[in-house]
Amino acid sequence: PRWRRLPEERPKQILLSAIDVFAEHGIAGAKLEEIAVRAGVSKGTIYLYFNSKEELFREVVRQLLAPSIAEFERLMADGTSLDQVERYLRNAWAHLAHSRGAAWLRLVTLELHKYPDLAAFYFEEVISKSNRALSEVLQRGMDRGEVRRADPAATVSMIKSVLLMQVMWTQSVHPAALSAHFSTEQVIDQIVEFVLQAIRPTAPPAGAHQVSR
Amino acid sequence: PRWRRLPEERPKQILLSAIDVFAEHGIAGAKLEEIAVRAGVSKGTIYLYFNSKEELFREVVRQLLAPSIAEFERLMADGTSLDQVERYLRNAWAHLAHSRGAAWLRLVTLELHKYPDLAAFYFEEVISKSNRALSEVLQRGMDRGEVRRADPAATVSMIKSVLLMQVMWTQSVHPAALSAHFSTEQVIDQIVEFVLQAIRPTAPPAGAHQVSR
Amino acid sequence: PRWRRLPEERPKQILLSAIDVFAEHGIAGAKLEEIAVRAGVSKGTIYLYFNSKEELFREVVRQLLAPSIAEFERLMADGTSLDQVERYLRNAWAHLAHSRGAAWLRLVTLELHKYPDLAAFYFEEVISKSNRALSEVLQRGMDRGEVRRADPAATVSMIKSVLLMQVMWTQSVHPAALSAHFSTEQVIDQIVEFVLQAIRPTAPPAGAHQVSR
Amino acid sequence: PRWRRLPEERPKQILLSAIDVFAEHGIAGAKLEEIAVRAGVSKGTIYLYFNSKEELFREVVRQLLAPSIAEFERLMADGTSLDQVERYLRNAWAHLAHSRGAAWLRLVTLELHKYPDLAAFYFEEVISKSNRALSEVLQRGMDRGEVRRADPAATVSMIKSVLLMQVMWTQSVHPAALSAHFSTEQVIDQIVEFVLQAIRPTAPPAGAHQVSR
DNA sequence: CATGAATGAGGCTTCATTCAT
DNA sequence: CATGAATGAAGCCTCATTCAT
Repeated sequence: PRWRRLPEERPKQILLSAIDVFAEHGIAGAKLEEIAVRAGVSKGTIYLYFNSKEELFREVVRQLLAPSIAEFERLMADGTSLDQVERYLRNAWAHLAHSRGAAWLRLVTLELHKYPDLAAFYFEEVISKSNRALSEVLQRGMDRGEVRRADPAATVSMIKSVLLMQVMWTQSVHPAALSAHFSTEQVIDQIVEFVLQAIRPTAPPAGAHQVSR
Repeated sequence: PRWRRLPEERPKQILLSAIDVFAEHGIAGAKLEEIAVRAGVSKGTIYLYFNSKEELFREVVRQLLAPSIAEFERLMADGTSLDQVERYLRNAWAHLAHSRGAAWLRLVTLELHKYPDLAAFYFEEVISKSNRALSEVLQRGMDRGEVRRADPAATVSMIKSVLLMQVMWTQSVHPAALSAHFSTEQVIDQIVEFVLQAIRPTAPPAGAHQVSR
Repeated sequence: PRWRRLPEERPKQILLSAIDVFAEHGIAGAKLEEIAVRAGVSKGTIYLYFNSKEELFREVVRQLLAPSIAEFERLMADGTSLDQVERYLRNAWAHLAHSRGAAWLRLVTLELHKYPDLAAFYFEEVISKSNRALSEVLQRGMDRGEVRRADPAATVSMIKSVLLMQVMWTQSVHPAALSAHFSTEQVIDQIVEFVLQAIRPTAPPAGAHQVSR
Repeated sequence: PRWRRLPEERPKQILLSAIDVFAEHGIAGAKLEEIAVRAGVSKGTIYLYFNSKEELFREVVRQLLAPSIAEFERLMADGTSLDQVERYLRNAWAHLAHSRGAAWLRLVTLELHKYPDLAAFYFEEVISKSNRALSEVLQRGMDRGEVRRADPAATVSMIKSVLLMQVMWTQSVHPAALSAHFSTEQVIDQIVEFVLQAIRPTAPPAGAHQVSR
């Protein structure tokens, strides 16, 4: 049979293979032929659903990346702030460790700036929402003395640096490379340890916490 | 011979404009025409020194990136380990803050994996050397009780994550984005603070070495 | 079989919208999609009745253009030859002024020569019949002294030149163009006047036949 | 030798082959490959001088058609108005009979309307100038009694209809077609005779002229 | 050495045609 | 019968590469 009718599925198949190919080769380097083959369709079929390569990229961002991220931002429920941060990190890691985490990171980090309107959309709709949520957690932690005082926005930026760079390195960089021989589980443990240490108060705050030692 | 007349000026000009254009558009998206114009030569001239676009990219990595990095890795002379790490961070930041820091980071992150031999060369010659040096500093710091005990390789990876991601965000991402409104000086101060906190021993180093968890 | 279900409505609708689209964009520029939409059917339906785009064009010529022209060629009944010519002009004008006159003129003028067999068919079946009829009228007029002596075939060609070019200009050329500000009625009056003057004997027909120059 | 340096010649070669191919196939049907081959260059070369197929068509109109026509509009020097008109007709015919006369007529008649700005340019710069000149000749002829009274603009339109349609038929239509078996010289004689008869005064103007009989 | 006109392979895109539903 | 999703050949266009000057 030449094709089966999956009218609702087709565009999604294409988007999914597109994100991979875009991530692997960049926008200019991606070939529609390859996207088509991976999606199990022919070149022409892509144009039934997307007007152009650029349009396809835009929809990848709009339909795949944005929702994907919104997903792991509602999770820092309760417990101390440190618990919440840890939960955020582990959750995000799990989410990104699944397929395509490094893929979209590469896309966003490396190609998005060529499309200012998309970049604006992405940063407003996705990044700043996420940052705000995490900032508030940190701010509350500082107010309660659970988190070392520092600019919350800056701290969020540092935390995300560690998390995202590790995702990229762990998933996609030349295997013989950097943090070499750690398993995925080890890496997230190391991230959590590093980040929590970084935001923990320096001296035991007067009374309560830090007694554990 | 891969290129002729190395000691002269022309090839260097071409390499310098090449790194910019490669960084801005990726390898596939970079146009030799643009590289030529920025270098102030004609398209044909590039082929007097480099056999092909890929060859040009290889030489960018070999001649520009590698030496550039070697440069800021010999610097953590003396003082406590924390001092050395801080000096490393500030030095690297200054170095990368100069023109092409984010540029080569993008290149390395996005495109290098397509050239396994180059990637191997790069990671062995450049990255692992640097990592080894920093690891030793941390190891010594742990031995002296100045640095919290943890896997040194993993810690190096974390430290570099923060540093490099901040370089990319600060220099090249959509301005209205992430760590928004901080000056370059503020950002490196925040990085230093974050990293030093993360690697500092939990207990004030005043007393004995910390008992491993 | 070239087409099925001729007597039904569908194929006729398709042909009618086809002539418009062909006329507007030429054969190469015409899109089956547009023809289908204008005919209120789907692309696939066209192939139930016509084997290909070229076949469709052939049927347009065969079924629409040819009969259309045959129609206004039986009309120069009686009266003087000049009367007959005038009636021919006015009748043809009225016929062509209707929707698709300029359309088929464009088609015939622009594209027909690419299909020699069609062109031959068209010229033999349609044009030369019409020409012969008009020639005979002129010939009779000359014999009766109502029409200036000249080669009838050539004269027919001149007459049709005026008529057809005016149809095209009036109906389809850029409005701000040539014979600018005349109404359809004015234009046919001008055509009639011009043509009748051109074929009228030089001397008033009152006296004897004009001596050939 | 792969190519010779005729930097000033190249664009003109391309334009000349373009007008032929455009005229033969229409804009949509014209293939750049064919234009290139006829111009003796490769596909890519066209893009050194023209940004796109449409741009190429625009330059054909701007650089070839417009000047070409301006050329045969300065010629109706002196003599009676009828002489002037005859000279205009013969001159235009000679000009158009040379290469590409029917070609540009097809283009103008059939494709120009798709580019309103071009059409406006063409009609203002080329057509209306020409029409005005001819109108003045006719007007003067009417004032002197050499030309039958009628709207000059309308008359110009009629005259051009005959001329241009005959050019198209003579040069390009299926040979076995219309005015069949006349030579080029015969056709222009027939045109002149037809047109002059059409614009000659009906009755001998009071005194002078028309004595010849 | 340097140039840049010329080339043509290769990618994006369109659209006539097919065919499972 | 009718549909319209799918196909892929073919055309436009780009740009790395070549080479006469």
